[in-house]
Amino acid sequence: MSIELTLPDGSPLVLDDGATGYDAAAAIGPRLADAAIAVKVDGAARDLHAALPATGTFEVITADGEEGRHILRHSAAHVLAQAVLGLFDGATFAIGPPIEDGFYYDFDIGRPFTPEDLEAIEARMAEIVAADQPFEREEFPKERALEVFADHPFKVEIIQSVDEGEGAAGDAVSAYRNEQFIDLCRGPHVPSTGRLRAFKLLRTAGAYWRGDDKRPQLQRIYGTAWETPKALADYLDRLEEARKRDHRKLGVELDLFSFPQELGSGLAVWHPKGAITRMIMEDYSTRTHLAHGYDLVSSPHIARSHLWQTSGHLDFYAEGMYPAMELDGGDEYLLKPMNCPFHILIFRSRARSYRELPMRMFELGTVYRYERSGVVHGLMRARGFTQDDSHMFVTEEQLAGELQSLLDFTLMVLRDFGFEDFEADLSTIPEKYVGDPVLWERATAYLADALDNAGIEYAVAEGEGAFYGPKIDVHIRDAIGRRWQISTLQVDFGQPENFGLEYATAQNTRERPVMIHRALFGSVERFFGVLLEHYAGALPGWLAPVQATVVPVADRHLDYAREVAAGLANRGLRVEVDDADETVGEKIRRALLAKHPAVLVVGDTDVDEDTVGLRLRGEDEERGVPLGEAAERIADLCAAPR
RNA sequence: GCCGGGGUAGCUCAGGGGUAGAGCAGCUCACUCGUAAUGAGCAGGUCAGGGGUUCAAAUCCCCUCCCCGGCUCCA
Repeated sequence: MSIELTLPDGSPLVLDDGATGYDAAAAIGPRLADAAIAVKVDGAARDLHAALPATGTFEVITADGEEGRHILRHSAAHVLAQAVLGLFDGATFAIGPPIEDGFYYDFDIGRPFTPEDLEAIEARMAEIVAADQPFEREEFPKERALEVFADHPFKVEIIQSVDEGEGAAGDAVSAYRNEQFIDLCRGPHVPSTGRLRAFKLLRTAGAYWRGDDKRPQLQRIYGTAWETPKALADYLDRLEEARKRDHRKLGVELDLFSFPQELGSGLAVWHPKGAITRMIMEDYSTRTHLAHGYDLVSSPHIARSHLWQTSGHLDFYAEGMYPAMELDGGDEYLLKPMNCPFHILIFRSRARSYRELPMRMFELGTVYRYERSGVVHGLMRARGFTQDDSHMFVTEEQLAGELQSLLDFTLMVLRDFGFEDFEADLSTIPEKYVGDPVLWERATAYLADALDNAGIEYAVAEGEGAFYGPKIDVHIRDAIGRRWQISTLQVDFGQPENFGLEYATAQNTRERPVMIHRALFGSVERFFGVLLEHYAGALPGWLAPVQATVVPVADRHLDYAREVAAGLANRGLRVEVDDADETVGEKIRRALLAKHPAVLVVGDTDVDEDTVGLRLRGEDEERGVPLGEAAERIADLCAAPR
């Protein structure tokens, strides 16, 4: 008997019976065997030193790919648990999966971990890695597993719930052992702890068992692990880069906005430099919507509870709303968490005809949501924010075409702000839903078509739709590879029902329109924050609060500097003259730190010859540039996309 | 909301029972300068807020607010 495997390139590989994945890798090449940490047969990952089946497609997993890192991190999580159980008497452990860029493990040691604990744990982990302990797979029946893990109630709970793929075949569960330490695990793992060449513990946090806030809170340790020390260092650099780009930090440094404690959590004030950019974004948004067939509407910030009752918000969203204010002898008013009910009332303000559809209403509507105190995060998650909110009312026949044009419009706008890399989630019908399932299915197919036509990669999130309709969430990737959920496109079969909306058809019958919600920036504040982080504060010229700084070399050049600035301002550019009592070097430094796209230096020769010294963002300085040419080039640099 | 860590000058941070500190920023003066920090001087504080312990609290204790990292949440 022999083993016959098929390699990824289709070629066969024949091995003696009993050969392991490692043998197979070695047969392909010694370098590959060294790099291998696990193998894949017929798509299923297996331990490197497990015996191979008789046939199958064969692939080697190395540590420098996503799957390899996944295994590496999972193994690192085991070593973390081994260290913690060894160091803390009575410690019990729960789950420890790999996650994006790292891993975590949840423990209960009867108290929180301290930073000193973390150092000790990391040191113990290093010892375990240095000892190069093998990971040994064991399989036993559930009953035996319950005995082995009798002291660890969370493990017992996991064993009792194992049946879908967590363990090995049938009634058996698998576990991995290194020395005294044993952990329940599906595997695979790296062959031995010595393969964990680069790891680091990052932080601790409280985490509920099984993510349920009614259940015990465990202490979680987060760590990261990489295939080489270099890859680890690169990752730590990326974290540092993200810290430098933090919009909350840039907001202070560039004097854009602040969150005064007196206002309360999650509420920002916009300083002049931030407000001007925000105004440009909002102005762009309004212009662009108007140019694409939307009608501008406007609505108040509060409404009677009756409205929120009809819309269903008081039933489904009450905990996200600020408490009611009692006015006018008993009438309750609530701050709006969403704009849709108002737009619906505009639709319903008179009889509508099919001739008016699709109706597209657009509003920069400021909403207030009572976010739980622990989730507020700068501009990204605030309690008051402005949505670029649209609601479309369409016939069923118009739905497909409307969804396509909405998605295309969305992508056009995101591209105007410099984003090119999109991914989407398509959320489908959940268990509890309203409306006609046939219509659901049709709408979901339209959304998928729209994504296909736009060439956007998407993942289907089965059952993740809201109860009132399927939706698309559009994500962007920023300059350092982070994914942000930005736009949503949401079909709504519920609200037209709640409000009894209808329109007159060509046959003079009455039909119910379908409603579509769409926020494009999502929230102006949040999108601003994402832009700031994406551009690390150096906003594109058209969005920059100050587009050019004019620096006079000496006081006698101040008049000329002001002339130059006035000329630029006449072209619609935002210009400052730095007349501070400082050296040229310092004034340039200040302009560069403030991320101004253009710096103009003017001295004696410039006054004589109507020129400037020009330094555009990312370029070297240039002397003696004629004033007109400089203005032209700055205007180009700062031109709005439309 | 929950777990943990924090809040000292505009910013970054030191000080941890005995009169509040530094650097940067700010202001004043001098310098008049050609591409990333000119020099000197001055001013700046209810140590987040409130209560308590103490002869004495920025420092120790309690409550509240706000921030940070997670969890949960984000119909």
